[in-house]
Amino acid sequence: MAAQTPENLTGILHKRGLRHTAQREAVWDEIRQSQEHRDAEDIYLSLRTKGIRVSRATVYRTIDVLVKNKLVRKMDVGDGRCRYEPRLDDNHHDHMICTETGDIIEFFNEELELLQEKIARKHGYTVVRHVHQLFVKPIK
Amino acid sequence: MAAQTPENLTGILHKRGLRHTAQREAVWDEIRQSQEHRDAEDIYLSLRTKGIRVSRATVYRTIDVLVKNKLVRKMDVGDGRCRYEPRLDDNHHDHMICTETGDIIEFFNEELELLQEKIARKHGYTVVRHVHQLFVKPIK
DNA sequence: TTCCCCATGAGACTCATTCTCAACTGGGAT
DNA sequence: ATCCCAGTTGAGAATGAGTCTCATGGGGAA
Repeated sequence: MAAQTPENLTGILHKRGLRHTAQREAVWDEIRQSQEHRDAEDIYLSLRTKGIRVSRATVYRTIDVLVKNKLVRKMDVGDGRCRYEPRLDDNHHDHMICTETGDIIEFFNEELELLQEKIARKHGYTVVRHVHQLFVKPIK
Repeated sequence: MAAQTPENLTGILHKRGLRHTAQREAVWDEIRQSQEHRDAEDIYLSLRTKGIRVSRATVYRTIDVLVKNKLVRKMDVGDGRCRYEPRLDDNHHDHMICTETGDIIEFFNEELELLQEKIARKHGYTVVRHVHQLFVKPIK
């Protein structure tokens, strides 16, 4: 799949019968420009700091739209705040969270993916989605 | 490791300089007797229904103690409520959650465990703990 | 340009979990 | 057995991420 461009946002919104608004564009731009794994409050404050008038509710609502349309990936780290990252090239990966620094490292392993499906099938299921997080610490 | 017996609770509490109270015993009994993956409110209500006087706060506080001492495993399913299960024989496993029925199936795969450590090491880390949940649906 | 809805903002609300603090009580010391 | 006090508890307030309400605003098709 090609990289998501601004046109994609407009196109996707249109396809879904949703309106293209300045706020939606701003939220998507904000998430897209930073490759970090950020929480909603962080995104909201960053927009406000830049002088963009947008409400917290709209940030949450827009993120929902983006997640539902696969422009953004939502991840629950288990600390009470979900993080979001752009799905620029839609390449699936999981995360490794450093317990000492909080750093989030992405990883992908084909063998792991196949193994999960194999395990699910053994129980009569097929994997719809999965959450896989490794909480790690540096060696030495 | 041997199965956790009531004596273990008393012993662990003592070792940690914590008091053995009727409430802690009751919460641990409640979790231990049901092999389900239950949330705090469920455990609280079950105790109250049985006529045991215990507060919600104490249920949460006791679960914390049990989790910290590895008598109970805490799992965040991502729906806003954490689930708890007894670690009777301390055999590690992950979970498969059926997206249609909400059923939670336990699974363990040695290969998967090794693969995770291998991946972490490739990045200069070692796995401290991990969260691995497969959201699945029945085949056909 | 008009007009119909969808979208937005501000703040109230939800709900799981944590915190506060006065009253209570294990359990070691005496 | 009794004392004594630091650890515990209960009740309810507080927290905080995320959701909902509803009056107002503004895309965009015709």
